[in-house]
Order: sequence, then C-alpha cells, then structure tokens
Amino acid sequence: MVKRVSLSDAECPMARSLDGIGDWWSLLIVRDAFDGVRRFGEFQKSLGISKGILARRLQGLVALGVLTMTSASDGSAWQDYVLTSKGEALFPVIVALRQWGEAFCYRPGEPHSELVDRKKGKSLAPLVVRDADGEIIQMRDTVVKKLALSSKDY
Amino acid sequence: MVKRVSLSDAECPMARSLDGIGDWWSLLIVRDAFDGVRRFGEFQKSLGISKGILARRLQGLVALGVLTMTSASDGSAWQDYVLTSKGEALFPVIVALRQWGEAFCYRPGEPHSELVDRKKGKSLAPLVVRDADGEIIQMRDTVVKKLALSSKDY
DNA sequence: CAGGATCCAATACGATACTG
DNA sequence: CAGTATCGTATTGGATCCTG
Repeated sequence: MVKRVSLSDAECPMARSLDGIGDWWSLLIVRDAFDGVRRFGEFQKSLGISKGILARRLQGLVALGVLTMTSASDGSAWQDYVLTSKGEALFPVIVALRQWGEAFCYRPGEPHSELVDRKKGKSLAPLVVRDADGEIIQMRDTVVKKLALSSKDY
Repeated sequence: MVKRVSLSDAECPMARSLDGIGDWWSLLIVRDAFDGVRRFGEFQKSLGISKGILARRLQGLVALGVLTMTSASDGSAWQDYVLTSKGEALFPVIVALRQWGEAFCYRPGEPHSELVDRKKGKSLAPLVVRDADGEIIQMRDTVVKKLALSSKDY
C-alpha cells in the first residue's frame, strides 16, 4: 500500500512478514479466523469493516496463502474462508500481540477478553524466547546475522 | 490512520496492540532499535523511510511509551531513541514475525538475515505456545473468553 | 545532522448503491 | 447474503525546502 520502498524483497524476514500482513486489518481477520469465523458477513460484523476493504483483504490473504476458500459448510452458494497451515502458523504472532496488549495497553482493572486453553480454562503462559538448546534468552542475548551470500555460502 | 472504527478502545488486546504499533513502519523501527539503532539518521538510512514519516512515527512510539528520548550518547545536541521496558517487551512479537517470515515468505534457498543468540551463534528455537502449566498447546486448544463485566463481575 | 513545514501522488477506508 | 463498483475524504509517504 502506498507503494513505499518495497519490503517484499527485503532480506529481513520480519519486513517480508509485514509486507504481507502488516496492515491494520489482516491480522484481525486472521484472529477472527482463529476464533472460528468463516463467512464474509461474519467477518464484517465482527470487525466493523467496510465491505470493499474486507473483500480486498480477504483476496489478499487468499493470494498470500494464509486463507483458502472452500465451499460453504452450510450448503449455501458462497464460500467459506478458512486458515491454511501457513495461516495457522501465525498463532504465535497472534498470541504475542495479544499478550503485549494485555500487559501494556490497559489501565489496571480495565476489562478485556482473554485467551484461555479450552480444557483448563486458564490463561496461557507468557511467550518466552529460547535459544537452540531451549534456554530462555533476552533481547540482549541476540544479534542479527546478515547473509548476503546468494548462492553457495560454502 | 484514516480514522476507521477506533480500535483503541477495543476489548481485544490484539486490536489495541495493533492500534498502536500496527502500521507499516513502527515495528520495523522497533526492530532496528533492538538491533542497536538509536539516532534519527540511522533509522532513516536503515529503513529507507522519508524524514517526515520517520519523525511522526518516532513521536508516536515515544508517546506510546515504546521508545524514550535520551540525551545523545555521543554528546551531540540531539536525542537518542531507546527502547523502554514496554518496547523491550515486544521481543516475542518481533521474534514471532521473524520466524513466520523465515518459514513462509522465502523460496527455498533464498537468503535472508538470521537472528541468532550471541553466545552460541545458533538460530533461536521456534516459539511455542504453552498453557498455564507449561504444556504445549495448539490453536485449536484455545478459546477466547470475553469479559463484558466492567466493574464487579459478580 | 535532527527535524519541521509544505506540496503532491497514491491509496486506504467508509458509505452507498448495485447485482445475482 | 456475498460480493463488486463508485465516490468522497482522510491519511500515508516521498520529495523538497528550510532552520538551528
């Protein structure tokens, strides 16, 4: 959008992610899809988004391979939008954003919805970042390694 | 932006998060801040963003409490932008987006930068979502519990 | 160099009307 | 109901010029 410096060919994976789903609606659509929303009208009602933008976003997510269209489960003439495995892989992203919002975007006591596990009904554990050996690490323990090597890096 | 339905008073923490940092540049600025970028000019060069937008985004992140301005480390008259604890708490979000990008936004063999731990130089472990007892759970094991109760919830 | 001010193109988004 | 088409407006974001 607004064709800025193209992020789509960036060497940073985060930039590529954002290039595809980094707008205001896509991740909210994905969140709804996680919650079981499948139909155009359900998305529209849930999000309060205009029809035109919703249609474009759904198209974009389908084109990206995050959602796929299947014949409607209720036998109607229309399509259902369901998450692909690529879409389901956004689960940690959703959880991370939600947990950050819970922790930093509400005043104390202000109510908000909660993501709980279905069996126990309890909140999830905070996401933690671990190294290859499973040890918990902090931001300061990491560094970005650039690979400019395009073919055989030996 | 484009004053759509305000997400800032949403009951969904994810919507609130996106309301603050859900644009195209904010998370990339935060990523750079994680990588040690502090100065206006460094951000601009690293991101290829125009000065006007960068200034506005930095202001927004400062207003949000994600960044803070400190007197420049090199003694110049200007300010450094550094992450607050609220900003540092975005670490799992950054990692989640990066890992998703690595896994799904590159063709096989296509090079990209890599986030490694400083000591061992190895890639991080994939983020996993766990329940309150530390057990790994999937998307399908969770459900959103809405709390509409605004004061005493019984 | 760090920003602010201004101008302009592209577009994101909402509202509405239209179609099958 | 599921979209598409059109229109108006607000905002983005780049480029340029200006200042301390």
